[in-house]
Amino acid sequence: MTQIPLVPADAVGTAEFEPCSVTPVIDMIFSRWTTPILRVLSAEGPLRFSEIRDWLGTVTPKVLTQRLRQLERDGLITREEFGEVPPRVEYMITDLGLSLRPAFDFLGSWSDEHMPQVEVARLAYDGSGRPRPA
Amino acid sequence: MTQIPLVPADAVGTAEFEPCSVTPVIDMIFSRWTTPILRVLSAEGPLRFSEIRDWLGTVTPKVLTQRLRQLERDGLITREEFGEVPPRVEYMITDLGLSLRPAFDFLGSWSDEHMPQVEVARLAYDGSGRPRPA
DNA sequence: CTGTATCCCTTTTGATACTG
DNA sequence: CAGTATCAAAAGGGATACAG
Repeated sequence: MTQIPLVPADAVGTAEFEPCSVTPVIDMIFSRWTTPILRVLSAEGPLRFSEIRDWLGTVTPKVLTQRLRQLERDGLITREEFGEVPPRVEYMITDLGLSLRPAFDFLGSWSDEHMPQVEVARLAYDGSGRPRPA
Repeated sequence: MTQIPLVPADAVGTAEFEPCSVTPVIDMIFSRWTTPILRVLSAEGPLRFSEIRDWLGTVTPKVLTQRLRQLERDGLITREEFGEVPPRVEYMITDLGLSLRPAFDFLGSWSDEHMPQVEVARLAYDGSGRPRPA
């Protein structure tokens, strides 16, 4: 196995390593529904509330509103309200939101390439007598 | 979290989108503590239970055990038990686990580069009169 | 159409004490 | 040292109804 150090060898174990540095961004973009929202807005362009809901399928309006608000507050999407009747609101990805796409693309590729291996590992583990994770 | 389709229910088979394949891998590697565990094992090499706990700081033994079991079952880390007294157990990243490092590295870089912009967006939003996300 | 407001349940996480 | 067991707390979501 190839061991790739994150920090210079002389700094290993000297408290230079901060294992939680990615946690804030993980909390921001990997809560439920956020990734699909960002991906569909990246791929489809501006969408209305009901269009996003239809793309996601089973999300409830309360949760969808929560997620859209958070993404808007974080500057990852914009919300534009048109003064029409019936009301029309369009959500659009920002440049900041678009800058996350390499992460989603990598994870998508990784999934295609490696999830079968994960499935094999799970089957092997489950047949090994090791305790099931809670 | 379950798999979230990225295809409207009435457009299955006709859309150019595939199912949201990133959701399972997100569930796997972005639950609490898992990313720091993978990162510290990538950076520091094999570590004992108590060493990982010390790196993470505030994790409780119950939760740490859960996470280590899940990562082991998914094939991202290995667990080696030495028949010694007092007991010694070492956890080590696998090649499969190591293959996720580009994702963590990207998110770390993205955090360094863009989180200040997120902070600015949050302040602007909070001063704009828009409703606070729940 | 675009959300809000409630209620409630499940899952997740933590605190603490204990064992081989 | 390396975990388990038990209890409690909290957060995250979902179902449903309703409002502007």
